[in-house]
Amino acid sequence: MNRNQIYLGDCLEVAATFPNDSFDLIMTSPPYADQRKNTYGGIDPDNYVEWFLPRSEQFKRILKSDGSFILNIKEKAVNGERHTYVLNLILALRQQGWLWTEEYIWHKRTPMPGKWPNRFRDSWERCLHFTKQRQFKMYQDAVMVRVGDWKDIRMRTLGENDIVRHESDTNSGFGINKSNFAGREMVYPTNVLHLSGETTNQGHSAAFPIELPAWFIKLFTLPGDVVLDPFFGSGTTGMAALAESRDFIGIEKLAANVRLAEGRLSKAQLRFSEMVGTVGI
Amino acid sequence: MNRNQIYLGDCLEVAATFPNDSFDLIMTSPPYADQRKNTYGGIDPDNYVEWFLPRSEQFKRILKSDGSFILNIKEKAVNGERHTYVLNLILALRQQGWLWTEEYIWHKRTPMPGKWPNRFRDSWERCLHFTKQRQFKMYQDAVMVRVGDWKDIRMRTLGENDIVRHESDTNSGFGINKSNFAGREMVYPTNVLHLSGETTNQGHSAAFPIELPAWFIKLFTLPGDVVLDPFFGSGTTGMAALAESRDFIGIEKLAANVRLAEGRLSKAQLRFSEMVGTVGI
DNA sequence: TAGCAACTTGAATCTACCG
DNA sequence: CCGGTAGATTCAAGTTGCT
Repeated sequence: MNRNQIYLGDCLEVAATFPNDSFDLIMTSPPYADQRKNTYGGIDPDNYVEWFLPRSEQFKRILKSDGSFILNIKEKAVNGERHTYVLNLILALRQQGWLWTEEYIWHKRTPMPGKWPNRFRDSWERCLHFTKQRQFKMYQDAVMVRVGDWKDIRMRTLGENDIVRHESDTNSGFGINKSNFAGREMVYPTNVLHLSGETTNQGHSAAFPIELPAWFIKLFTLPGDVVLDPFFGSGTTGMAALAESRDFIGIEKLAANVRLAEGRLSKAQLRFSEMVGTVGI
Repeated sequence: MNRNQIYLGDCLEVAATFPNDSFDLIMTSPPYADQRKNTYGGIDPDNYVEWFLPRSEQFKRILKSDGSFILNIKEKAVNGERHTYVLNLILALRQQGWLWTEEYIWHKRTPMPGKWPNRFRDSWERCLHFTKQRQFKMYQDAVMVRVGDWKDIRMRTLGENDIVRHESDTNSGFGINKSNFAGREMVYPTNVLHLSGETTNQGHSAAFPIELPAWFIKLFTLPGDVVLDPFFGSGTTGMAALAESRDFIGIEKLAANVRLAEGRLSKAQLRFSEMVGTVGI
């Protein structure tokens, strides 16, 4: 098992080759249930839990006992109703021995368009936080945000039902110089994350914006720790890990995605090497 | 059964006296599960579903077939874990014949203070939307919001304790002509509501801001329709109904709350009568 | 070069229609 | 009648290109 490497294959089989207690954080966005079988990894909603459980069994084995497992997921609407497979998955994971420690909300600022007679556009997803034990590593100071400084507060496209506070330069820049914020008041965030969805950047699209894994990586790991994403996709979790000076390991089923991710990550590693100077990563 | 009246008693028994298909909307925030029995209606989390189901059976009977049932609820953390009684309640309500049509998120901007080693402050609650059939009344135009009108942004809502992270601080104006306030546009909201969590009333627990029931009342009823809140508390749902020219019916177990609500509502009715002029409500 | 305007595209979901 | 696909709807960012 090598750090900063992507393994090609189904995470059910690849993860089985990893030793126990290897990872500080497992952060992933599995393929969402989809009735259309032709898409990437489309799993029928009715079989989703059954498909997921053997994989999460491996995750539990290879996660350190004080590590965290973050699962970004959202149920689809089927026949006019929200499907219950995510609820059933939470219950099943507890049966498997996981603790359902918290449910964070990712509020997406750019949901998919559309209009229907029975619902509005869906602009939030669950980030379920599971742990193996009640006490686990959590570095709350690493994600504190600045308050005040009204000059920097930017608000756009706000309506009375969708009032959102925008705080500039809280954390967007990687390698930000925190000493610039000396004297500013820092407070802890809540369990609602307000991130814009990442749009297509030069052709490839990511399931979530890099800020999402970056936030949990900062919250639950220290520099040098190892983050696993067993559904690596285009490698956004790996990008975030490198940006935060953590190591990553990715597992991805589709060779095309592995090549895509390797391309993104090698460029990123080069960039960070240059930033640090002569010291490689 | 009289409109704009509060019934004293447990909704299990009071609702049983109401005729079928009487309400256009049932909007309520039931007593949350609580291990401490001394507070208002404290129900043990492990018995919550069993306690709720006979009541929701009545709700289903007295709700019109094209009506909606909005349940504002959030699970507590017990022994370091989120309790699963809300998940189990959703599953049980579906078993009872309800359709779980949508889950709205109420993002509270002023969550309860506090700090714990394993979680952040909880700043969101579920607003579960249940219906009796796939097709139901929904007046989306009634809750449209303006965009691009910076003048209407209410800065007073910004509080020091409310931190919303916003990553994309590119301030490019995506096609909006900021100098042209005349051409403001109305768009539909999403399924995330941003409302202040402050309660203007005192001396009781478990209250939501009036904007929360008002939003769902506008969305799912027309003026003159009837809204039921079977856990009336201090009567915020009734206040919202009156403000939106709907009728309400409240059921409340505690006599003190009934008196409190009657006081608030009679004053409100007077005020609205004056606003409308000589026409009473 | 800054600023605007036009264009493009999403982890969507419903209804209608076909075989 | 069931299952699958096509079409319509919708808006915030990023991208491109022009002045």
